[in-house]
Amino acid sequence: MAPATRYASGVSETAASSPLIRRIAHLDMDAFYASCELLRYPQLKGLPVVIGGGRRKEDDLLGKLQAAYPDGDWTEDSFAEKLDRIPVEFFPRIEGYTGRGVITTATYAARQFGIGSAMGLMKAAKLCPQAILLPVDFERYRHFSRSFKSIITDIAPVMQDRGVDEVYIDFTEVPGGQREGGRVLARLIQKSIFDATGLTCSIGVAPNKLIAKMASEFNKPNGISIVHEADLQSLIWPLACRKINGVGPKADEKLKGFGIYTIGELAAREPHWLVEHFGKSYGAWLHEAAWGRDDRPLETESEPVSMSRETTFDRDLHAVRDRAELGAVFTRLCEQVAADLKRKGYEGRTIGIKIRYDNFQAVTRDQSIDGYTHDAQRIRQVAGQCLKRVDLSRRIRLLGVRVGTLVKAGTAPHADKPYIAAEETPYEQADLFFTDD
DNA sequence: TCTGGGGTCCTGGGACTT
DNA sequence: TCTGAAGTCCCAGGACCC
Repeated sequence: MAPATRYASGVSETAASSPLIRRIAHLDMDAFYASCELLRYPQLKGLPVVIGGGRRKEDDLLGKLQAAYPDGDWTEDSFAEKLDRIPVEFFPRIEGYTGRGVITTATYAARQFGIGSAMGLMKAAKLCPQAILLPVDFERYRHFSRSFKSIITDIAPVMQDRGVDEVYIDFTEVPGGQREGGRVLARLIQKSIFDATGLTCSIGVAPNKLIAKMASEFNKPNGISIVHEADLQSLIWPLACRKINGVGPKADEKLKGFGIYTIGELAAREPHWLVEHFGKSYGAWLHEAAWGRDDRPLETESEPVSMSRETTFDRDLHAVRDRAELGAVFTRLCEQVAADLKRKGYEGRTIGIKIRYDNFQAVTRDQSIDGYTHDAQRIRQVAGQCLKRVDLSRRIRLLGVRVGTLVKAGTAPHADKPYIAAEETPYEQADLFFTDD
């Protein structure tokens, strides 16, 4: 008999004698942003809380506390340690919110009022005016994200990052990864994350990423779901097509138009019929997805393709009448993208802009240049040329700047040619906001 | 009541090259 | 020199994701 081996994970296992079965886990943190907030404001547990929106300086908690308790000890230094003692009534309510923000996430208590992600804050204010509104704190969420991912890779090193709050993990060759279909290892990871951070997560384990992703939603929150190949018809086929990662609202509507509501109904369609109606690539993929087939490997390393910054204005702006404001924002966006590129060590050669008009129609323009850059001025120059190719007589809701075709800084040959501006278009834009005067 | 920000990937058309 | 086919690159837009 092979000797038992004890691993760093704490799971002991005898040397495997049967062939390994591919086991892929999808781990999804439960209400991640909201949970991170509740860790520092435990007094808000059970209350409707929404996270989102932008600036609300008038609701600055520290300022309010200092005003209410002028003799208290609410100094900036001691503030961070006393967050859990801030009385609930001091937290800003969503009532009367005016602005364009949307909700990033909401606690389960808030969801009971019909509030959900991506909903406009003004609508949420009507549904549940007493809800507490917290601004997003990405730095904090990134901190917890790094923590839980490092716990996972200590146990199971083959992990694919899939955003701030979810990952894929290859259980196949990890000790415990085969036991009970992966449940033993999933339980260990769940417990390790909770012990270290106080956060819960849900895990689905399946033969591939596609099914694992669906499985992680079966038992939320704090659940584990195990799906085997043989479970396809009983567990996957009854689900709505929209549950497939890659079927969005548009494809779902189209499928419904053909009377296809469930994954099982999708699986029943002939591949050639799907190709005929959804295109060669997407149609073929729909067929494979419905049959639970997905052999994509985990991608443990990835390079960014583009970096961008964009902003939505409090009110729609006009290129001529709001020239100064737009010009300043445009410059700032270019500087921010340049700073992002430098900080992360990249340069790009495709520079572009994005505009959303007041009717929500979006247009993009981009231009590739000789050589690579992360210089704010150069980005602004080229992005300015792109702006000349769009209609600037209409009011603008959003402005964005993007740099793509990235390479690691210092690895690309730089063109020594001086920058030459493209020819002016006939459109008379001399007085518009992006001109370099 | 409209609908954020930061991404990836795919498709299709047009220009260009061979 | 002209024409057409095929391949590639660039660009714009759209769908989708977290």
